[in-house]
Amino acid sequence: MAANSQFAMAVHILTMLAKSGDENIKSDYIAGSVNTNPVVIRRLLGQLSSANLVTSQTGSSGGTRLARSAENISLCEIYKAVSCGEVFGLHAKSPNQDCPIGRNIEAVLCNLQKEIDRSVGEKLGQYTLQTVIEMMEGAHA
Amino acid sequence: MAANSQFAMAVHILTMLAKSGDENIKSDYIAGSVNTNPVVIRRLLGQLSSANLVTSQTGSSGGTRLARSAENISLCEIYKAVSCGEVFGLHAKSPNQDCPIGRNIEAVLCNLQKEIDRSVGEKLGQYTLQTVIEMMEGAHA
DNA sequence: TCATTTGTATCAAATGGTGTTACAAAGAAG
DNA sequence: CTTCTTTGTAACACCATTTGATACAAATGA
Repeated sequence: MAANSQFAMAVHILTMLAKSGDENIKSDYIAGSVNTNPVVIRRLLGQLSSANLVTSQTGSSGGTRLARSAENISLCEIYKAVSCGEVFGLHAKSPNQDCPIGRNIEAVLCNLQKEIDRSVGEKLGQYTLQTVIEMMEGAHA
Repeated sequence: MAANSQFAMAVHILTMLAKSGDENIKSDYIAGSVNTNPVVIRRLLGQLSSANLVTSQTGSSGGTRLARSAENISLCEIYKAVSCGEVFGLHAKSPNQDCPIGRNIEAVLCNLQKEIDRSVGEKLGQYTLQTVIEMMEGAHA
């Protein structure tokens, strides 16, 4: 599994937007901080926009800003907006249905997967974007 | 992230071994139930053996069996044995250190990552291989 | 009208999981 | 001691996914 860094980049992006208030921030500028290509940023912003976390405008004074205050954006929402989803994957190929274990293990693992994912969502839901900003500043900027 | 199915396969394998008691089970046989190549199974068994969850023997009556009873193998141990590890990845390329956010976001995300991973481990630790077997049989075999 | 910026399509490179063949080493059985 | 069986690994190809990059149409403001 290629270590997918979309959640990390999304939090980074949203933190920048939160600290910029009502200003429109350009993907080029964000890309400079995240240290990647502006298109990578715009792709992520597209997902965050679909999740109603940001709003964007085209044009000369365009850019992106938060759609809500940082206190009202939970890390769980960010996670769901960009992921990816599951903590662990199920069988790639369906197991042998002639084997009693092969026939029944999938359902058990599927339920377990749902429970773990739900638990991760709950844990992430305990934090907001504002929490992240406070943690950053607490650690001394 | 390519849905990595190693944990699912590992649980499948260990469930088979648990149901086989003190018998040596061959990778060929397991592969038939998981519906994959024996080498894929042996690779996973290698990881499970390093984690002291199974023991293997070469030779004509060789194979693999559990190193402990199913009650004493937690899903957390299995997860750690085969993974993969993190629920979400950190930045692929280090962010721009000249930016106050780029300079500080990594540490915050790293701590958050550790906490989420710990929480997943805790949740998985509530289950044992025996629990999985009971869930399978409870759902009617 | 023109410059700027987003939104997307498209492509290349790198990475990682999976499946496969091949074979050395260990061990049992005769 | 020889032979057969099985594990443990190396090596390779294939495929999917992530990341980075170029290109360009559409929207927007000056």
